[in-house]
Amino acid sequence: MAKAGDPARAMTAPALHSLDFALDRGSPVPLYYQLAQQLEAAIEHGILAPGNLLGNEIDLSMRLGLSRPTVRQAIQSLVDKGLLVRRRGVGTQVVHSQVKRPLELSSLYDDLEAAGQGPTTDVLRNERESATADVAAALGITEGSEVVALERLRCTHGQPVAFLCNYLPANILELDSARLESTGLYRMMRTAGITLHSARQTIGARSATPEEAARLDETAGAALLTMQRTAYDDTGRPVEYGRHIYRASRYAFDFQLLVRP
Amino acid sequence: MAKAGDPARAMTAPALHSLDFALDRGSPVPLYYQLAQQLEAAIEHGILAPGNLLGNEIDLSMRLGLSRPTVRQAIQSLVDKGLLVRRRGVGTQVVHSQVKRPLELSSLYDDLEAAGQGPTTDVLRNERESATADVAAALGITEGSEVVALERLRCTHGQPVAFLCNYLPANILELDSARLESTGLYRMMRTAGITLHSARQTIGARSATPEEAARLDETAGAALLTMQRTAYDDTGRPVEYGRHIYRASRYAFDFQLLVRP
DNA sequence: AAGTGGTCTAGACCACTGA
DNA sequence: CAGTGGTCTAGACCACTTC
Repeated sequence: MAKAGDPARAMTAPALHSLDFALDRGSPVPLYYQLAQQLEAAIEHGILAPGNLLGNEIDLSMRLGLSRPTVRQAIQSLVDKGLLVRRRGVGTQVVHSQVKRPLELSSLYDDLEAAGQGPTTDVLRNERESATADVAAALGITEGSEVVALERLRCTHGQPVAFLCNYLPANILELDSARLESTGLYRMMRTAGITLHSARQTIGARSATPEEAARLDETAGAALLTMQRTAYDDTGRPVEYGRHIYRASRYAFDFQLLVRP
Repeated sequence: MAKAGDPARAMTAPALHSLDFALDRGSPVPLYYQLAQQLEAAIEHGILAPGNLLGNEIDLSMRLGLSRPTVRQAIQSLVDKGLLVRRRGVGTQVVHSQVKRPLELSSLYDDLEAAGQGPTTDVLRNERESATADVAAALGITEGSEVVALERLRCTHGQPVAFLCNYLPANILELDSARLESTGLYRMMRTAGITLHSARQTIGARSATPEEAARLDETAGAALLTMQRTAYDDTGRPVEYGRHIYRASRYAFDFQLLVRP
């Protein structure tokens, strides 16, 4: 019954005692954040292996010359990221599996760029119009208000991947077509000081109409992924509504979920 | 330019001053949690309207007879849920848009039940087998290890919605087919003391093969939504791997994302 | 019984925002 | 400038887990 090495027995990380955390009290970076970053790096580099116990918070705080709440704040941020698990009466240990992305409001442009696919964009349309009923409802504005309507075709390796149709409240952002072609919409919004905070998404599928097929270089009836998304800024105001269609043969959504305790 | 009521000016919630928060120090429920629940209820009932400022933390803590860190902990939990926004130098205010589900590891069964669709399940297969290479890789076990293979057909209103194929490490859970038909897999796991913590998902689409079409009462070539998911428990160990296909005409994924600051 | 994280307190100083 | 949240401290007691 006993297995080699008795992997069920969690050991306090031996490396932790000799790990030198360099905390700079003169830095504007908060102490708990400095500690969290260095713990995260230690986990990522395998210095703290999955299953390792972190050692109790009191010792750790004394050793680091920090108060316990500060150490707890650092640990808590990594628990929120899914890297550590706390167990009362047991200790804090490194999670067993590799966590990749904690979950993001994914930008197609960034996704493709991260995958080394060198995305390109054609802006097919970029003009102001009156909001139709469905767009107005999604953006929480009155029907007929002015919005910016955007239609883009995103490609990689010269092949279409997605057709993106977006609506933004007018005056929220200056949308230069040339810039839109060289970067993503979300990146432009960030640069303009709009910080995205949350989004409501619906992901579905359907068969391509002949028009859609022609646009995406697919055959009519091919399976398409569809996404509708309303994005909100940090005050909860809708700032963007999008209807996207993706060639299912060339794209899929990939993400990590964390369950709140 | 000025609009009626000047909605850009955030007011401290007038109701807050007369709101009586009932804190029970004898309760085993933490004080910060009691406060968070009552704040959330006040927001949900519109007593705290979107845009309302919460009043500063010092006053609030004195008024409630709590320390400031405790009040902060309550507020922070609602910020994490996306209900409140903090702004340094300004205050804490209620988010403008309605947040629905903060984001969950969605269970199809629960989703359908919540939608009042009265889901039913046919267990088509429930037996142990040796893990194939792809299943073993997804579950982080060695190829050939024993796993439980599960195939289920989920219906609403007598119509198929999804075909669910799942694999679990053997001995993790007793999977009674009768019980599986009357509830969801995730609910059974929770009952067995397995707390799901995170999951890695891929959502895509493709056209139905003739076999799939027959199984789901679709026509061959119809668009299907596909999902692959590996779920991890709170120590980060993989506990379930699933390959699901959904009739796109009857189901779509719907969820809320929060961006971490 | 010993050790762990969970909660809570009563202060303090700082950085940022807005008028 | 006054007011806000952001950070930090040095303690305390409790509930839970394990042995």
